[in-house]
Amino acid sequence: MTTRTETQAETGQAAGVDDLGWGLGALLRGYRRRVTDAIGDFPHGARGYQTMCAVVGGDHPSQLALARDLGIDKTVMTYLVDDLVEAGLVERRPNPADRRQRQVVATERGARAVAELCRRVDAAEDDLLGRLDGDERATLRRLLSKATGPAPGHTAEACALVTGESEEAGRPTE
Amino acid sequence: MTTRTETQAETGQAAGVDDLGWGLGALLRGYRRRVTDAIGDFPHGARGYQTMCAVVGGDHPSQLALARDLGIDKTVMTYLVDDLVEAGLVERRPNPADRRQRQVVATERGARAVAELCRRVDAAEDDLLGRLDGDERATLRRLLSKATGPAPGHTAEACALVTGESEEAGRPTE
DNA sequence: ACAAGATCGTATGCGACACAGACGATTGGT
DNA sequence: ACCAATCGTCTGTGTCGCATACGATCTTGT
Repeated sequence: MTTRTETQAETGQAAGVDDLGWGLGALLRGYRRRVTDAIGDFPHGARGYQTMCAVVGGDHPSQLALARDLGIDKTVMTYLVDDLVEAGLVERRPNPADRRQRQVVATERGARAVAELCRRVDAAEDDLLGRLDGDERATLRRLLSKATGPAPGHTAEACALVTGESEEAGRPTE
Repeated sequence: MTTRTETQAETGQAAGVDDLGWGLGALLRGYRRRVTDAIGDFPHGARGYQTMCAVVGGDHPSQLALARDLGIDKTVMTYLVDDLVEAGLVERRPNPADRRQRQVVATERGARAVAELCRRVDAAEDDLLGRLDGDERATLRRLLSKATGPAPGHTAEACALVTGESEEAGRPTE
């Protein structure tokens, strides 16, 4: 109920546009704005948070796999990871299986930061979907997941995984 | 059935991220790519098409209203409209009610172009939602519309409006 | 074993875009 | 008639996607 009117103000009322593209864009704009406000001065804003989520939640063998998963350019991923390393949130370690690849793993501090931000982002998502009831929110998430393809992994799951056993996130390989 | 595997290839399979933001981003990326491919060398790509849809479908009294509706910066809207004018697709006319505002109206040629592109974009959307059946697609559109707020106006409606009476789109005020 | 091609990470340049700030033109309130 | 606010435009800055290039490394063919 906090910022429910912002979506309407932001989108205006005359939306005689292509509804799928417009709806996706409008909802994503609202999402990014809320998440940006929620996480404060995290290294690269919403992108940095999403990257950290992917690092913690999924096992990506290389920076390139990470970039492709998030739809980020690989040249951007380079300095994005640079800044995350500088902030002490992740570490770059050469993949022993293929020394061309650099595996990105979260540090203890990074895992804790994600777990903390996860809660705020969940609240931001609830605010974003304020016009939908519980069933509708679940349906929307399910349809998005189905439309984009098989998406094994969840923020909620990654969150619980991190909060439950944070020391495992620090040493994934050995 | 044409490019159904692209979504999966683009998104990878390990999607252990924040599912709402990731799903919205992934779907919007697929949408933009397909629409960009579908419309060819339209002045500003998908943005130009969406702007034209808003010009034809909704009545926006000023460039600023147009920009806010689409989530575009007003300084970008300036040269975006410049290029649409140069391409002969729209006209800028001072709003008689408030001469600070410039009303953007579609030309005959612009209205026809939108009607033509509308069909291709519809096909692109169907391709994007290839994993969902008819009911699910309708539900997704409905939930998006409800979540973003009151969205009076549709591409389909604007399309029909344009194709049905294209000469009215050329002279909306008088 | 060696050469040729492919892949990954990084660096560089270019174009598009969001954002902030400023300015002239115009409007509305006092 | 003065003054604050709004709209459109211009300029500058920072971020990002995209293409290109290069070294390091892996893979494949011979």
